[in-house]
Amino acid sequence: MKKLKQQITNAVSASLTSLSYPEKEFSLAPPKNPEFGDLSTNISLLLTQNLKMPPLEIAQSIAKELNKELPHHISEISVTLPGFINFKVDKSFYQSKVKTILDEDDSFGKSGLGAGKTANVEFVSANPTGPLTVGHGRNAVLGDTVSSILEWHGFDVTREYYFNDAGRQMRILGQSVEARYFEILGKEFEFPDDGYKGTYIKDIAQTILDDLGVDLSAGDSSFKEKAEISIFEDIKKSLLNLGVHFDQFTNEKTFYENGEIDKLLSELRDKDLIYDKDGATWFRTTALGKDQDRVYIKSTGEPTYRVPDTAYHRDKINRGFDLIIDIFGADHADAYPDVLLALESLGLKTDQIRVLLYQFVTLLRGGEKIKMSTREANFVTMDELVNEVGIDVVRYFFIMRSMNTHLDFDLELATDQSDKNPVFYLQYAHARICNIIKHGQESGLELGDDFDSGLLSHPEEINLIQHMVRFPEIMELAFENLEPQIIANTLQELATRFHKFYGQCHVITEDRVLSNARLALITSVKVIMGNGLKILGLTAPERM
RNA sequence: ACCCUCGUAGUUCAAUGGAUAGAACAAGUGCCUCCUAAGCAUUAGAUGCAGGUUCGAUUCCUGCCGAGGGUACCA
Repeated sequence: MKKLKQQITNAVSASLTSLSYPEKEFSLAPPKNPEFGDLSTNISLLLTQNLKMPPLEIAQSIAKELNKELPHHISEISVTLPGFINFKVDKSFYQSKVKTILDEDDSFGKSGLGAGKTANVEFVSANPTGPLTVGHGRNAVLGDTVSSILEWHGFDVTREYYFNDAGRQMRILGQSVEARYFEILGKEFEFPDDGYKGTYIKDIAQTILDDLGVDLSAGDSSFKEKAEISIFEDIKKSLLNLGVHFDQFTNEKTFYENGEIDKLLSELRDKDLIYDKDGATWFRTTALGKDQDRVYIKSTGEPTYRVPDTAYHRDKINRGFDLIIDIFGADHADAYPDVLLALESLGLKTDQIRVLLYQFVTLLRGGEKIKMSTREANFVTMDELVNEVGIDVVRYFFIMRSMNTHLDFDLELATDQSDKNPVFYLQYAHARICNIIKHGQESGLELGDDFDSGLLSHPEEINLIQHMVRFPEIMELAFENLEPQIIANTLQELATRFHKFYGQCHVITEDRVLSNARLALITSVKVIMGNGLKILGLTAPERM
């Protein structure tokens, strides 16, 4: 399809030249209404200003020129109001594509854009202060799917989880566990004001009691350490439950221990980008075009998150990745530009870094907003959700929405409607195909190498193939935009066209030659649907 | 107050600056002697408000209204 479009583009350009019209970038895309043809260009609408002519007239002159020698696979050129030039692609072009898809199989639509390249995707990166919640779910599913998209295009991807077990949050976590420990023992305890109130804290305290006995004293480091280990195990388990695995966990502590943070600070100081004021150390962001300076080291001596974050990103750059992706929640929108600024001021190139911001999920229960807070223990865990509605429903729910939409997640609706989740629509198409193939086998029909694709001329058959040939371009688009949702949309459309085909055309019939051709067709649909579902981390069931 | 993101059908969401704004759920109506009715067909229903750019705006720009996030020596 890409080649065909290139040919048409060239042909249009050539006719512009012979008509002495100016060169201009123009679009060539399938029109919304298929009656107009398979591809349309807006070139004449764009030229109307330069030429001071009505667009329709321009279109007609170009079409006349193109008609002198029709581009390959083009059977008809028409002009419609207000001045689109439409191309009708020959059926045989589409018919021949079934074989292409079957031949390329798992590779159909792979661009190779990332061949020989490496990518790092950092996501989730939640500190181990509590269970993985629905809030983290969007991050996890997005990051995992973006990683899969990169892998599809040939990248060698490292899925990475960055965490910090040394900061304030973790200190309070330890204090919370300690308080519960003494509470269980009936001793005096003081629960921190901003402590973690979840019941999992009590569970951890109980475990510590069981394992280490009753003699721990206040301030024992076991409280925090045990809590961290236990919670991290839970998080990892929840991630696996969601179908997400990580290749690497990186601890913020590393950059204190290996001296990278000191190095970073002294380099910035040498460039006069750091100064001391009010007992704190400041990063001179105003010198780099921002409207206020930022604290780098608090008066307590503790660096703010920006410092290790910058060291961490320098580390990722030094590891030589061709592409570095961060999946952040909207609350980071203001923070990451400072990290990039610091890196750039150190002379590092940051073009390969792409930050994907996703908007928060608003949790609702029966229309009522739930304010999520790990500390206040107002959260719904991913495990609860996955156990209730299943991994495919959860993943698809997050994938089918654009990451910059503020989405509402009503728990009641989610569970009530989980059996109506559109993910089943895709999976059902896949299962239906598998069933037809099985049915064919039972009646002695097996897809061979030679089938007559010329028999695939029913409108629904052509309609189906017309959509399939766009798959490679759509996968490229998903890569450029790093939006999994694009894939969800295209599979949705593929399933629709398949179901319509199914309603109109019987595959296994008395007519063996036709059956064979249709078997080839649906197998090619299965290839694309299967690949698409796999990229999205969804199962492709053989029966439902 | 300022910055970022968003505002589309009753609800949850789609729509490379293009032609008649698409789905799903909810509401109404049809279709299983036929490869799975988790499907198909069909009715009704929407671009927050006001301007601007453009041949053409849901999309780009300005203002207003509304939601979420940020403007922390929290991450």
